[in-house]
Amino acid sequence: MKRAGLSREKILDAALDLVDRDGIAALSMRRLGKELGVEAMTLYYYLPNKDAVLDGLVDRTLAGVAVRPEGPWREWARAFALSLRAALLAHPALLPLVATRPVSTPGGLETVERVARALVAERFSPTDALHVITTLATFVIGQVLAEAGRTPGHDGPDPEPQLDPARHPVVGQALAAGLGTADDHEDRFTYALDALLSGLAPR
Amino acid sequence: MKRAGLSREKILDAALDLVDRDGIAALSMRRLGKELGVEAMTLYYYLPNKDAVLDGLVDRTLAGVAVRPEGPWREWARAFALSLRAALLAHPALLPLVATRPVSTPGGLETVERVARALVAERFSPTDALHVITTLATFVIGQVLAEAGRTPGHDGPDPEPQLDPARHPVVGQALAAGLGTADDHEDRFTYALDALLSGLAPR
DNA sequence: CCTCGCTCTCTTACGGTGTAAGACACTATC
DNA sequence: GATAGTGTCTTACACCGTAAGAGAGCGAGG
Repeated sequence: MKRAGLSREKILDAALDLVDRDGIAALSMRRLGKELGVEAMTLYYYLPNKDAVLDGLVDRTLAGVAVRPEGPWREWARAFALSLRAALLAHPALLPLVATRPVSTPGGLETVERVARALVAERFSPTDALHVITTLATFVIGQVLAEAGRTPGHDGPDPEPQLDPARHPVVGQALAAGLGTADDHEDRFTYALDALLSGLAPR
Repeated sequence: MKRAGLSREKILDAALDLVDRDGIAALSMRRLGKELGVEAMTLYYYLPNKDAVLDGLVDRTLAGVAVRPEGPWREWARAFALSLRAALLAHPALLPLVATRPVSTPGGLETVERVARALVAERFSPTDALHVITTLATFVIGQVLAEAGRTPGHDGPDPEPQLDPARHPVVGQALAAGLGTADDHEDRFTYALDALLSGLAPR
């Protein structure tokens, strides 16, 4: 019974590997333990429960988002949104988690706080700042969810399995035209992002 | 062994009740069966598997969204977004499902197709129309997710459990100021929605 | 009336899940 | 070498989704 030299960080590393490789559904405590050469219950010495693993993964993702509030706020907010998008696209299997769990972990809160501070410096009220962040973040998450769900390398089955072109001609036509390359996605993303940003302002 | 007089619809009714009452996590086939006075396996006569139950719930939600494409497109698109928001708020427990599952069920597709057709009539290309719909839908879902997660009547624990006001002053200040009434939420929603809509146009 | 066949429901079973409780082994310190 | 953590494993429980098949109930045809 040699010691495995585990740590919270190593466990999260392995969890992220596992999720990237086989998807979220494959992440179970037993499977994660096996990945680390350890029984499932051992993990509970480092983490209180499975939710803590998931929170840890989300937190890492959010903590890695760049926040550089210099210059006109719309410009760095745009960069922030792009950075968030990149962070999410790096581990698309985590998207359902990020989309669903409210931000309450240290890394996520830290990122939020930094953006909020900078927005308040731009004459947003704290409440409005939070709302702008929520709007931006959910916008980005939604876009990436849609993009990652319809991009090559997707887990599930074809995007629209039971699509009858007679009944849904426009949708069928759009899908038949293809959904575009990664560049197309980024292009559409920035287009909609700018649309949104240009309409937001301190009130 | 009396017959229970079940049907797909009745099962989905009960599932929706259950989810509204006890949250998504409480929805299991056994529990749903018990709710209907029936063993779990009986449900498999009407639905192929649990995913079909979830899809059915999402489909109902999406099918009930009003699409009335008359007048200037930004106006009816705005109404569509508001209708979607209302449909989502009616069953907030379904949000994680709606946010996560790609639209592939008949009711959802029907709604998408109707909006897409109307947008194409406004000189959007089919691809762009789909993108506008995606953008609108994910925007609404994201907003409602944020709103429902921070509104009284929420399942989980307090929104920001481990918030240290010294470390996160702005976030703390905003939360201390309160998140507002339902009207405040709708106000912020329409504000951001208009910001987004005013920036979108056929290209 | 019976009986056939279809529709519906239940029973049993399998392999998976998260995790509580506690026993045990290893290791660093005295 | 004995002791006291620290780390790991074993066992167990209650749950999950669902495959396979047995069996009940019921309407139709004889």
